[in-house]
Amino acid sequence: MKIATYNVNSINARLPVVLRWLEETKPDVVCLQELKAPQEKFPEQVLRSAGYHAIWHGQKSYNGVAILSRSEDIQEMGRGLAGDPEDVQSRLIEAQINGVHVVCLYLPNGNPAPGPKFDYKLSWFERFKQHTAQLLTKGTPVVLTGDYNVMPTDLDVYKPERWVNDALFRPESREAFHTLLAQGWTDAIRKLYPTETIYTYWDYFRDAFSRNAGLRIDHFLLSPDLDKRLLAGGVDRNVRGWEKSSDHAPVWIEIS
DNA sequence: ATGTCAAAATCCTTTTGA
Repeated sequence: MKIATYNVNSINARLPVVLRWLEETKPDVVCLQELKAPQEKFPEQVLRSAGYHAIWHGQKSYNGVAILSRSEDIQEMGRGLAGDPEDVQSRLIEAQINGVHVVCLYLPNGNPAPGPKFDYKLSWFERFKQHTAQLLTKGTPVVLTGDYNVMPTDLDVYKPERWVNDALFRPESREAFHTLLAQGWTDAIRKLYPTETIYTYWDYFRDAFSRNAGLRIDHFLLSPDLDKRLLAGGVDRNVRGWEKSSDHAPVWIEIS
């Protein structure tokens, strides 16, 4: 089973790129973030023609998440993050697919920090951890994947010293990520490539991609039983070089 | 401060978010 995550930065602006990537790499399950489309503007029919069943949680202008599945055995397990009735942002959707519980998330960016947006990021993280702790108690295989907007360590940033005051790399953000891992999750890509420089995002600015000035912020976290089934993983970095690309590249894992 | 995208209102140019 091949599971991928891709922050598309607008599903409709990215549709040709997404369709080509699906055709070339044929993932079984895809988690998408930053749809930037209201619920009714999601291209359900086009993706269905490409072979994917979809569930999605849209929002006007910003955010928005979706899960695609080649198998029709996809059952939605919820949308939105509990713990704050005021929070109406579409940043989480989850499904059970062929026995695997798939959580698709788009964690808040949090800039500028400090400030209310950074506070929202940290409180979202805390609410998310409450949810993931619950999921671990159920004993089913779980994958938490998406855009975490956090670089976990220095190895995940092209120039760590330049990012220490950024919401994606501040100590509070890294601490939140590491306490999440400490619940019992495995960072699948880092486990497969313990010492390699792996990036999943390159800024549109200043030729970041050609300079390889990247960040690793899109992650797969696996529950212990799913960790044992991890076979392979990687980043489709060539997609970042395509015309009209997102600023993120797709990331994928394969489990038995 | 800069630079590049995308969406939407301010509506063919500017503002906001990333």
